[in-house]
Amino acid sequence: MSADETSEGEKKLDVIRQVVADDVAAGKHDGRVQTRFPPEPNGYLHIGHAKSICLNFGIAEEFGGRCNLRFDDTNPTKEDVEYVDSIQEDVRWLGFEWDELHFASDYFEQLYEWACQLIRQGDAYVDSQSPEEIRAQRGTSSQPGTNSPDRERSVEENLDLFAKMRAGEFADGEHLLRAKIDMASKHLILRDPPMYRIRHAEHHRTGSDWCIYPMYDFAHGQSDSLEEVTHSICTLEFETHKPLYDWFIEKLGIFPSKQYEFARLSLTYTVMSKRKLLELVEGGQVDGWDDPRMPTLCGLRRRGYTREAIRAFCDDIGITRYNGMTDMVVLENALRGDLNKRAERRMGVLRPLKVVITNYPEGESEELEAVNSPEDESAGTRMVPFGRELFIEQEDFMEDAPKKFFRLAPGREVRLRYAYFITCTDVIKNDAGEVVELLATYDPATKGGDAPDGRKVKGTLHWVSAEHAINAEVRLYDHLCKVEDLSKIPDDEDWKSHLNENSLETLTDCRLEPSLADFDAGTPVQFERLGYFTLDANATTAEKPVFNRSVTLRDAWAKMQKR
RNA sequence: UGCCUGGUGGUGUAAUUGGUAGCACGCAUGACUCUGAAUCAUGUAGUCGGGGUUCAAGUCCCUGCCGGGCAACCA
Repeated sequence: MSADETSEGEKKLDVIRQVVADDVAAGKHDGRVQTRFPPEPNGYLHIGHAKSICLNFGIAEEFGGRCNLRFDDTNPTKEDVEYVDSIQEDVRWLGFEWDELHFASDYFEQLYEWACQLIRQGDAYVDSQSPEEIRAQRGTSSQPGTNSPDRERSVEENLDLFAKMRAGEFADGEHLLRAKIDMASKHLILRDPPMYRIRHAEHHRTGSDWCIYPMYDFAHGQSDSLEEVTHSICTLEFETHKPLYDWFIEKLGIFPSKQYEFARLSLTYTVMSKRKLLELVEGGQVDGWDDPRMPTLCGLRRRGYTREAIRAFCDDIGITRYNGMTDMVVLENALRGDLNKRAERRMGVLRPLKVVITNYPEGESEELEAVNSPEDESAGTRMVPFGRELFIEQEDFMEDAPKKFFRLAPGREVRLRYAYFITCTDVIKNDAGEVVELLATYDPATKGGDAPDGRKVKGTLHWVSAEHAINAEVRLYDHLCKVEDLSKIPDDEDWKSHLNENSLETLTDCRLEPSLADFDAGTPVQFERLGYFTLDANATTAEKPVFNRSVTLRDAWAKMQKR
């Protein structure tokens, strides 16, 4: 039973779903539920958007409603088709399909007419002051603003000016259409907020059709209303916009969409703001939006995250109005949970250490049977080649091993998984005193991994046959940032100085069992004892496969060592 | 010093709307184990403070404290 279920298995309702359920029960909008996911196409979607996607599409599903995908494309200077394409791909990848696809830019004509309506009603006016003058008149949180000298322009003059703004007769910034509300309002947002600005810029969809563009506040709620969105769900920082959201809808007399807010996702050790992510991409600190260290959906996908894991994670963290910080391990555990059930097991050695089995006949080899998944018998078994020369993991050997070290050490016996028990007899070092090779003997009677005499070993190691192994590159990842909470970094400090310079470790001399040679990108695999991996289709070449480690396995030994 | 909003174990959350503070993750211990994984069992720790109403307060009232957001011609 999960935390958000009752003993009857019924879903507990979060703050937003509770409102929806109440509205449906009360017969509001005849019980109709319409939501929307409204990204601005100015960047790639990240795990925080996944939370919103799961919420909006999830609610529609659960309440028999509909959910649209709408691009909030009202700022042409920041937006691009590259982003609208990737956003659609990512939403679909998560497993959701929108009922209708819309663009705020499709509403530009309607929005323009509505702006004219407000002018005619005396609820909007053209301000011809400079941005600086307007800012100076806004007042502060404790002091009221002052009225613009243009505030009492006649309807005719406003209409004329606004038409000329549209017609392109003015330069950027020369005029501004503002809502006429109250310069003394306690809600700063209501101090005659801007509705339309002049921007002679090429829009990725409308081209040069427009040189005036509506502001968020005069586009978002109106778009919601046009789509008859019943529940307009957004994050908490839009809370202060709600009075304005309602004001426009009321003045226009259009469909009464309502806004509800929830807390955005913050994850430890990473960045979530599109601005900062863009900075990393442009600054070359990462390989692109889909760098496996990025919290973007494409990055997580390339890292090996599954949609199931991401959706389970979103389910897990819940929806509240509390701005918390979610530990990255919650995300990682969601992945482990999903992959443990589905990923087949293979053996691969990341940092090879050669072992020669001195009593194994030279020039010979054999095949041993290994199970593909302990969690799923139907996954069957495969044959793994074994020979006289093997590779094991460097960290699985210790010359002066403490008692708690269950792995290989001089004189100690361990099991090679699915193969034989071996005992280390000699250690070969180079001039620098580093261990470069191990000599060992094997017990033929333990073939398959069990001793007929019932003798036990504490450790079981993964291994590959030197002769048969394939070479591979493996990339290991760590947190993007060294600090847990990036928002705690003072503004005068460069947040990028807190980036983890060791977030990527590339291992170029890894040896994998031969069955990994033609592995599908997108199919998760567990390298036993090391973690879950996925083939990186972008980086893999004909000569050399490249695997990304998605996440490590839980590691009690590593924890013990830390103490 | 304005407005909006929030505060439940370390973290994320739940509490039938006033009635036994529960779940998950983490952590610890143990069982099992051919992955120091998985699984299972046990344990760990919490209602921001102070008043008040009440038979009964995480929940209602007052007050204090702390946090987040808002003063872009961004979204």
